[in-house]
Amino acid sequence: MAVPKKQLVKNQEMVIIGPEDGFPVASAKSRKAKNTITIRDVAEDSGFSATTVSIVLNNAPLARYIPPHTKTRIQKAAKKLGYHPNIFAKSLRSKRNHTVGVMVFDVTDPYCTLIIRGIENSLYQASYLPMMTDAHNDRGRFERYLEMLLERRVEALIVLANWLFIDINLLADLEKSEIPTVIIGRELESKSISSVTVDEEGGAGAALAHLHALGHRKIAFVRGPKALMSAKKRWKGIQKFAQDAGLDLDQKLIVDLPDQLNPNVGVEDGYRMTEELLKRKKGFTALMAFDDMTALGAIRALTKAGVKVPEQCSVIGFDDVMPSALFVPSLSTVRQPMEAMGATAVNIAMDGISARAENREFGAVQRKLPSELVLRESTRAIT
Amino acid sequence: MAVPKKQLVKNQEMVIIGPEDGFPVASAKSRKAKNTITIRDVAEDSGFSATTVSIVLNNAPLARYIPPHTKTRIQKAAKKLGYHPNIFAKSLRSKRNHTVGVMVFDVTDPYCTLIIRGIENSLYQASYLPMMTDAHNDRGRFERYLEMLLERRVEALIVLANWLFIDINLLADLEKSEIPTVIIGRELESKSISSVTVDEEGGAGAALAHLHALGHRKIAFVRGPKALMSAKKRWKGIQKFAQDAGLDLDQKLIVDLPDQLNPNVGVEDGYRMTEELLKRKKGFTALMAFDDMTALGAIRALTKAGVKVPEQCSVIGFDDVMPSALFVPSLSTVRQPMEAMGATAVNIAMDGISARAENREFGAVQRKLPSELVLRESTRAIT
DNA sequence: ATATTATATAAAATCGTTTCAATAAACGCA
DNA sequence: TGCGTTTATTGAAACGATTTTATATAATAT
Repeated sequence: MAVPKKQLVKNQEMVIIGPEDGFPVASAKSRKAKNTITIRDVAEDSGFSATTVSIVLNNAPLARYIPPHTKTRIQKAAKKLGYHPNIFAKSLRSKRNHTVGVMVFDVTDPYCTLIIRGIENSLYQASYLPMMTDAHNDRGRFERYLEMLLERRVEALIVLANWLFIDINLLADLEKSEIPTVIIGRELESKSISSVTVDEEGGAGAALAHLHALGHRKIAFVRGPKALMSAKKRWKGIQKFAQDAGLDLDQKLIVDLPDQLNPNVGVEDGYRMTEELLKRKKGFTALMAFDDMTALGAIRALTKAGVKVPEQCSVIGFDDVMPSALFVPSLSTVRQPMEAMGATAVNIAMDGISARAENREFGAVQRKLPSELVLRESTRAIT
Repeated sequence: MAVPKKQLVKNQEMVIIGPEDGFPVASAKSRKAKNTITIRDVAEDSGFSATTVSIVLNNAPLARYIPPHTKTRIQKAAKKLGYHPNIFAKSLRSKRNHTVGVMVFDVTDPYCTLIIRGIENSLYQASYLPMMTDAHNDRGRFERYLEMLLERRVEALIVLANWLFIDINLLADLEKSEIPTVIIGRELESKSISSVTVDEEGGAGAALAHLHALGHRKIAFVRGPKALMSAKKRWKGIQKFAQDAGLDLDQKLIVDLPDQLNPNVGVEDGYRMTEELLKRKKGFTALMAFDDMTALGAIRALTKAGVKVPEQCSVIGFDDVMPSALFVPSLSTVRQPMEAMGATAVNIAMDGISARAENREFGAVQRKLPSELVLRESTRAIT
């Protein structure tokens, strides 16, 4: 955890590298024509067998019988020669490579960034490394990448299902792969694939409740693309709250984002749909957008139309994507605990890995994390 | 290559293994206690030797002597059994794993996103996969990751030096690793490490020229942290243009961002430094920020102080980071060709890899890409 | 008819580890 | 003294491919 934050390096400076004598680093080169140092080189140099070297260096169970004296001799030799075990050989025996595949549907979607960090961070703690792939929202690419990852025998798979309309075949491909698999952002029914999602229904409900509490009654909605699971979930949460609170949802104030793939035109779409909304001349004092990008587009459209946000119209988004806090006005939104989601996914994956290593059965787990309402400048009590 | 796509397994169910008759699919399971299918299984099944199988499946030179009949037999068998060559065994011989290490100093920095995409995309074209690491701007973490990547024998290293103050030791570590290494975003003098940079001097000059052309003469500057190479470069470009154009750079209108590591407080810092600037009561009609995040902070501060952007003060940034186009007003800036930078880095790395595969010498190359002025709403002619 | 070459396949060596099974010395103790 | 452990170490097998070398037949050339 705690990491050195100081060391404000003086940097640049770049001295010309001089004689640089001394230091045990040198001798690493003097092997006979071969440049790679194997365990046998260490064995020879230390005067013990390869077996013993292996045992010592891996601190295997048998190491308990090896006297400290021998151990240090071997370690010294290894260090002197700059020995690094060949990981291919190692993996060949152990069938493990401490690598997991991370499949993203679109890295440029800001939604991914923090999740990726969450994944990376947890993986790091476990001394695992991610192989990251980006499907560019393209099926074929996704499948090709899946194949590549399986070929490489990654120990687990984490799929970041932002946005893409995952269809059944994709799932089948995933299920066929017999390694622990976790999907982030997409709830599913599979018995063999785990999932980490956020409580979108609750989050959307809370957002609406917030607007309601601020006194808003005429509320417009820019819903997500119909084909998107998230859109359904969020809308359900909205309906539920509306019903409970006796709030009327005016059909005239509801528009849908079109079904298309590119998340980065989210802003454009939000802008257009909001214009559409304004065109209907049905007044509203608050607007709830499918996500932050849409909300941003909405704010633009409103501003352009002379409607001040938040003075004349509150706007709330969903996700709490990185730039949301930076906009003017900063965006009220529903935060998805992205880093936590990444971390959770990794935990599940790791459990799967160790289960399989110990030949235990490991059932898929579906975990749903709570979302969090983040109140900023874009929402305000009705005047 | 081509792998069986059908066999939509009914899975789960996990029947106690009984007679298990019928279907050709079955036999894959009935190996003697072992679940993985090796080349020898394919050999046995097809009635040829492992050697022949290997030759056929890899389409090795010798494959030219093997009759089509045999080939198809083997391919059929491989497909039937769902054979995937064990990549560890493969790499163990060939010493290649089609993997490159990508080291980022901070993924949450929006500057990275498109570069990462550029890297990923080019890598994909070459059938390589990236192992992505994120140093969190921490030295120790960087070094640990470097070690992990080298252990895994990545074939090349691409370092995305966004922001971090790379010091001499870090470079030494990198140089010691004897694999092709490319740094993005940091020019350097090394004879063994390649680099891809953008023409920051020219870009900064062009930005200032733009403001100048709009009629601005009293221009404020929020310079980057002194320790940062980019800051120096950009300032140099500014000085050069100022000199050429006979523009006076008022010391009172120049402030520096503090030397610290976190790029995400860029906005905060920009805000604070701009406040400082305003406090000096020396009027200015345009402000040039070190980067987009700083510019955004500046806009906030100006707006807060009642100075309208761009009506009363133009603001220009640097980088063209993803959200910059989305802000209100959208930000004029100097675009770094990020995807191209990533692609270029990969190309260099690939050249290095093939050079080394063929035992050729490969000198480091330093490539500088042109930047591009992007004019949006935040700059405007003086009234 | 015989030497040569092209075709077709296989046995064995190799890559660098880890692990199993074996051996040998030292130790405890009846 | 002898016998079973414990301690200390090792040779050889295994991991799953590729590559080198070898072998056998068929086709062609001389």
